[in-house]
Amino acid sequence: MNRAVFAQRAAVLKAMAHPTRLMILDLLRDGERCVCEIHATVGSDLTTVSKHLSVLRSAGLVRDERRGQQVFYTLLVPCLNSFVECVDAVVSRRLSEALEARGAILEATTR
Amino acid sequence: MNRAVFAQRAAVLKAMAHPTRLMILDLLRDGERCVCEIHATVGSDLTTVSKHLSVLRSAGLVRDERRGQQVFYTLLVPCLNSFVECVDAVVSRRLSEALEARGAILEATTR
DNA sequence: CGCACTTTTGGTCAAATCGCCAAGAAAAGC
DNA sequence: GCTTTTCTTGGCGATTTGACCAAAAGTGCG
Repeated sequence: MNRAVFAQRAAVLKAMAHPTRLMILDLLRDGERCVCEIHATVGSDLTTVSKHLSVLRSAGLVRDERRGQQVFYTLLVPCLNSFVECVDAVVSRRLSEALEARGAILEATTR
Repeated sequence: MNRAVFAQRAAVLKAMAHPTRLMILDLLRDGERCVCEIHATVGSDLTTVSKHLSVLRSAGLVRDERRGQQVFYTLLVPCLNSFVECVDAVVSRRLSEALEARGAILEATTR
């Protein structure tokens, strides 16, 4: 197992590891969107959105295409759905554990 | 779609987005390992490995269990394989594109 | 060309991350 | 109790990231 392989995987994951960028990827699942639409949806500053898109593009997760004044972004990750499912499995388990722990604390304190 | 959901997913991805941590997760696919084994495999400083493990644990990706002097870590992500496949698809496409681009440059310069 | 519109880039600064060192904590053996 | 082994934590400097502002770049229109 080469060390460079892990570095490359990490680079892709790092590009995804931001709430706004995940939101953008999720939005693009329904088809291409221009920057203005993405900006309107996610709500962040336009220049911030542009930089996030640049990160996603450098990572090879999206593609950009200029048409007139607008630039349209397209998702390049067909397996995003199963990906998110897997992450959500971790999230939900972590949440349920936290609830259990809080329940245990509650139980202990009210005893 | 709630903004908090994306933040939670991002937290998990962020925990994975490091070469060494990906290497650890990969190692744990074959079953639990004590810190000393992980340390020996990945090669980083022991305290660094310990902190990486702490990150993975906080994210809910692994579980730790003390047995005697040693602490064993176990993978908690059954879907890691498909996950990595998806990431590798992005990586390999990005690589092939880079090679194509380099080829085009070579072609142009040797013409 | 001048102007409006859309998007990107450069710069700055606070916050987070990373890797190492020193020190602490937990278990086992003498 | 003391030492050794195994692992974690605190702290420090160096690097990176993220968000905003100002400015620039690319496009279409009169």
